[in-house]
Amino acid sequence: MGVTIKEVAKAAGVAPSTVSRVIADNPRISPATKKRVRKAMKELGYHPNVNARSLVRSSTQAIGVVMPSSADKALQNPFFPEVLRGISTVAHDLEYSLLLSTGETEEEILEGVQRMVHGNRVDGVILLYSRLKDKVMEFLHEQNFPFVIVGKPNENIDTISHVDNDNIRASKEITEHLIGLGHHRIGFIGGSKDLAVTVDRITGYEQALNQAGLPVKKEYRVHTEFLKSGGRKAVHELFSLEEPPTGLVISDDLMSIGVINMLEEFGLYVPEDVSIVSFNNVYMAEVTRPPLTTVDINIYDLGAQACKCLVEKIQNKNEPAKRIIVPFEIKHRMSTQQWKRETSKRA
Amino acid sequence: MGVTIKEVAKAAGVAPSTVSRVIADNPRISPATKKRVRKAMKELGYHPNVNARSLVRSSTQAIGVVMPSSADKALQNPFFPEVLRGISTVAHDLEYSLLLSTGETEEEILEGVQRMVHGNRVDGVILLYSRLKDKVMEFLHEQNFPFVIVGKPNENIDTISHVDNDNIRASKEITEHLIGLGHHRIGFIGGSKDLAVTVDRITGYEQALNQAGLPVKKEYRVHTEFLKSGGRKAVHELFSLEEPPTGLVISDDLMSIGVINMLEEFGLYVPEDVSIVSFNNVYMAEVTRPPLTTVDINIYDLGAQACKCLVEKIQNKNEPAKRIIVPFEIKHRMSTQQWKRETSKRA
DNA sequence: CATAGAAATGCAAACGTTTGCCTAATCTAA
DNA sequence: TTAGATTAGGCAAACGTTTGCATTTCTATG
Repeated sequence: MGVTIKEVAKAAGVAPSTVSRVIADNPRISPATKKRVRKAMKELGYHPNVNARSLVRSSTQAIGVVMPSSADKALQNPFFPEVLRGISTVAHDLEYSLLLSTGETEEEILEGVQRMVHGNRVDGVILLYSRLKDKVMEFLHEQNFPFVIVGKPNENIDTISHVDNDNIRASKEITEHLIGLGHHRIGFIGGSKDLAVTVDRITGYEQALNQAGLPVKKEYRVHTEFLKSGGRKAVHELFSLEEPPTGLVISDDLMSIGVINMLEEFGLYVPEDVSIVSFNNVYMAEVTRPPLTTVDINIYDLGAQACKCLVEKIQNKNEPAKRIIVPFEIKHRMSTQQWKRETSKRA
Repeated sequence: MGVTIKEVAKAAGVAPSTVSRVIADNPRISPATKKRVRKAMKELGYHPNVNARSLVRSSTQAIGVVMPSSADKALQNPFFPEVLRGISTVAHDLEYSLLLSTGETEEEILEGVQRMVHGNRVDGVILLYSRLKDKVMEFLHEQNFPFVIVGKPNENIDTISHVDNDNIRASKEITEHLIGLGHHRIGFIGGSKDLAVTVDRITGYEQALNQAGLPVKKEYRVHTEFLKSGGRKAVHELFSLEEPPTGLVISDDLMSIGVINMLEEFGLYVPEDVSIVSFNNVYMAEVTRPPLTTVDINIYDLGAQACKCLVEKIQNKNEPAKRIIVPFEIKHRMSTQQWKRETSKRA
């Protein structure tokens, strides 16, 4: 159906190979010929067939992006569009296409990735999550297929390229912020402990506590999937303690929003009754009531760096595994305040 | 690098063509041979090369998904992951891959789509937005390339397949809900008038007003991009009117959240002072304070139907253009209440 | 003027499939 | 028994590129 290289060749009075070299801007072709061929291409409306090219080069110009299970509400976290934006921008610059892969179950996701990899559909893969004992990661690793993780691999950390924040330090600093405001009873609410990001943030949180000589209480730590009911229950328990926390480190802005609402149900207000800080600086964080003090992890850069790193790996098989740390920045807004033992302003 | 069909053929003692036919489960091959070939495939770890296949079949098994400009914060609307989930599910079932395309600018997006189409990367395209005079749509249409729009095309409505809600009716019904609660001064807040969805929802809103004999006031209608400052200004103006609205129809749940917060800044509470209803039933709508009364437009189905429809079109070039209307459902929650002329409970 | 290089271009194989057509073997029915 | 039909499978061309190597055409040098 489309115009082929042969037709262009005929029209320009050259051999197909010459046309091919013109496309590649090969210096062995004289400027005059190039001009002539380019003209013919334009006139005929020629566009190279990527499949043919992929076949002989055995490289598509595409990279696969693997999202977590689409059944997971987490997918609706603005984190994903934002990281995708980062990936997409550099992919576009480097003339790579993006193949998306999701599935309802882990099995489906694996299938999708295998189709991508075995079918030669992509040259490399970006993993947008990192779970403990993840089949997809194992598959990619043992196939020795180029891939990079956004986040932190739970194993083989030195041989798997990944781009991440220094979550330990970020968590430590944001916790210290709370401590600096006079809070002594600080809780932590986070997602699944299977996620590397969760454990790092716990680590930082505990480091800050320890360093300030504050006790690390197990009952101050809550892991919830942020399913509505589960979250409510957890928050309820937390604030039914004899000495409930006055500050909360929360692993995700969206969770914060949920927590704020639950607290309000219990008659507790942010920041008057409890100060909260969280992570990601999702765009909503600025718009909530109150606006959230949160650590901006530079989601866009996470994506951009991952893509750049992957392409380097693709183009040079010997590129060593890298660990790229993108800087974070604490955004101070209205969800925290100095701790003074007094009753709620609104209550 | 990979195992090829020839190696499998040799191993099974048949011709490559036979292997190919086994893959296609062609009835001309005897069960015995099939078994033998399949065994060889498994043993050698054979996976067909999609590029080679695409080349001869001149059909990839891939569909392109075009998102709106990634610069647009709208991309962070949970609408997109959800519609993607719908698409992805049926794509997976039908063994299609998803090629994603975004860009910062409209120009970039168009480029991406052209690369997809001209390079034979995809068999069809799903457009996740529909803007007036959209270049991408025009391109696809004049190329006569299979595509479907999620939403409603502004032109050529009878020749472009699309899947949409009956937004007029939905908007009418939700407005009637407000009217039924005794509200007489009802405003409308929506996005760009270039979007088909916005004009439909306005239409329904005005129909309800007219039918109830209520005046349609121009100053009750606000179009805002929901950029923080712009939105604030608009809301401020709306409620500085001599007779400010007591009810609001808002075109998107996320906007509602913004509006609620702005109102609160002005000392107005939802639903005590003003009732609001909106659209989409994004998962956050249930978690906000108050939970939103909103029309559930079945985003998942929108995506699923679009994908199904596209594949039908791909597999049968003569398939006529379709218009698929997915049903909506009003979710009654806490953001509205009976209108009684009294002051805010909280104020 | 002959000729060695260099520069520019062409030839043809290769990439891994699919598929129209052909052939050999087997079967069916008269 | 045999002609014709049916079945099972093979052959080779085709899809649209890229690329190593061969060939032609210059240019400049001795």
